[in-house]
Amino acid sequence: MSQVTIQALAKELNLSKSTVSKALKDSHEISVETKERVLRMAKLLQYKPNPYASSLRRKKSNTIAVVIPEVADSFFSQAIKGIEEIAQTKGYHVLIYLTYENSEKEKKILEDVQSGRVDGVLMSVSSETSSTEHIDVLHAAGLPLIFFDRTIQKITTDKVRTDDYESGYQAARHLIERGCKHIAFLSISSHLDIDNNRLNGYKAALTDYNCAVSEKMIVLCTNNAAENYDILLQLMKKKQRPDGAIASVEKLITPFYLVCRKINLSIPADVKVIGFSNLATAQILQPPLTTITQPAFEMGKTAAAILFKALEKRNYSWREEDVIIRSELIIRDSTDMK
Amino acid sequence: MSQVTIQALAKELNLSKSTVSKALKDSHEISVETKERVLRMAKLLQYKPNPYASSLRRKKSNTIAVVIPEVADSFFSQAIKGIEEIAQTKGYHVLIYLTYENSEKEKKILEDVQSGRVDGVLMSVSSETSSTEHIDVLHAAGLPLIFFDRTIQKITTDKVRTDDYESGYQAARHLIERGCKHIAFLSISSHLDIDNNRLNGYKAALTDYNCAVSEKMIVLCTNNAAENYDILLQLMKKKQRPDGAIASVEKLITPFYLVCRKINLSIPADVKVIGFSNLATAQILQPPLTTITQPAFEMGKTAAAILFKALEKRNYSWREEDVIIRSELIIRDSTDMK
DNA sequence: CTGAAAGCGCTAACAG
DNA sequence: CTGTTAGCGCTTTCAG
Repeated sequence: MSQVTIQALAKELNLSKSTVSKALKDSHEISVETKERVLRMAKLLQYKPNPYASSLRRKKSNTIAVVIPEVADSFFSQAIKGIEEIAQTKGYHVLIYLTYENSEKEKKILEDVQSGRVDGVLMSVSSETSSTEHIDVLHAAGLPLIFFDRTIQKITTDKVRTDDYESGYQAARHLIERGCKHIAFLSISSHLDIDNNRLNGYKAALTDYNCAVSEKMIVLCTNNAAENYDILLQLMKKKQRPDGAIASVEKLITPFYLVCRKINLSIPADVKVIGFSNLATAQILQPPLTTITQPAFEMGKTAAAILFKALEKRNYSWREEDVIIRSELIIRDSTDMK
Repeated sequence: MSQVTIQALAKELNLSKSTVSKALKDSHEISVETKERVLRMAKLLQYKPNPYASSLRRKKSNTIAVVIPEVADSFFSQAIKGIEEIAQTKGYHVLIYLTYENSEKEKKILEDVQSGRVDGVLMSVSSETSSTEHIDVLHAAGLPLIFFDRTIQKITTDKVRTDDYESGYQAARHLIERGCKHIAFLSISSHLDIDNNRLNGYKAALTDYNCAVSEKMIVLCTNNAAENYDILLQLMKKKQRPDGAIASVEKLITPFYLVCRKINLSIPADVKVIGFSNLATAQILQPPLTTITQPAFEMGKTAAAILFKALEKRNYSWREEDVIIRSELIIRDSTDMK
């Protein structure tokens, strides 16, 4: 707790605290020598302005909230890095909130955040979130809110996302070109636009290339690792098992590989697979994984940049930007011909 | 920004703000029916107490800082999860600061954090940090500080770490038992106690099992991915190349695998490798990686728990705890015989 | 049981 | 160029 207040500093200098305050802010209405005196003394006494007193007065916290489903995922880790990096240069502080894919938690967090604790919010919605009213409320409160990655289309806000539809299309087309006939789409949520967009891209590619779209090939997974393993095991043990698969989310990759190993399916000979993933280890997997790699770091950075731009403006109005940063298909052995 | 203040709420209820304040805190000196009225109206008006006004008055922020070198690493991701989870249950807020392994940044962050912004700090020191004075200062300021994972032995603080010496010993012994004669130790820092402890464990095992300890086998890597690749490539191209390796840090694993592939060294036939790592993908690598797996989530949780316990006490005194949570050797194919 | 008043540390009019 | 004053929204004595 900082003991030395601006009052103490002023007293030491025989100045008023307002003069000291202005001097510390390098105000033009203070003489150069006074500024120097103040700065020197501030350093000497190790004066640290109390941020909350300042926030209270200025009605500005210089803090943002990052609300995400989880952190043990390389996408969000990299996104956080992008956000934190730019926040640091702008002198902002970053509060992290995890929703654990739970809509109730998300709601609570968003309520709390309206207290004035933060100047703005960066968010990637939880997979369980279907209703949007808790977001509308925050929105109505006038708090700048930027969605990144997992956006909600129908809410009017700035968004930073990737080309999910095209990526889904590209992934499916790649598998078709590599000879797959029955391509499974492994999804994590039927609510998330991001998943639906990828799914729609996948369906469009199948249709364009005269492959039947079968509901049986669209597999909804959960947030539970053990359950996912079972779901994938059931899928791959079927007679009519897929010969290609698209994992729409990173955490399905490990169970998918394990299931294939368990039942002696060879990747890519028996089944080819593409993962939406930012894993550094994709290239050293057995076999190396073909990925749709998202620009996670850039997305975090861009979302933060848009937020800070908004915060610097006087009257912020919604939905100024809908930025799309392209993902990249990186072909590796998991989709090799035979 | 919350528009409805406690004043407005009081006016609406024809009560004084002090009564309302007490009622909201469920004070015993307020009648039950008044409490109910207040609570109902608070809900109706969507009253959100301004946290900074409260913090200013109470000199307590209900916020902690987590200061770590990076986040795109599965150890820290999981640790954050552990921290956040318990913070959420305790009603605390979590500020994230990344040092990028840079001692200067770390210093700046710790200075800022003394402003009263947080009630305590959880920290894992940067690999560049050798001097400790910036930590002493924070320490002297009386701000509770808990180290986790990357601790500094000589600083008196609560610590949560893993059994690094034993892990290093165990890793080396395992490689010796699997027939390795020339075991490299891939380190990231010569300052970090954590690295030195692992290194010392490694050395002790070599000595105990009559293997020569050679300085040439102790390889100092950097924080730059490209550089690390080159360093490892040079190492493995030598005539006297190692037939076993211990990666003391997760990020060296991918370059190590890539180098081996590049120069056609087979893992484990030509060289066996163990990684200190929490990677979910360890089991599906080519080949599956033998790991020393740290209890990252538990370490984060424990560190946070100790901090909160400290915050609840009146007069906190240092170095009450030095908790060691054991890591686990998980044997996989990368250290197979032949 | 309720209210009046003071003040946390800072900033921003407004005077001088 | 410097100082006085008021107040951000809340909590906490201390009276009533």
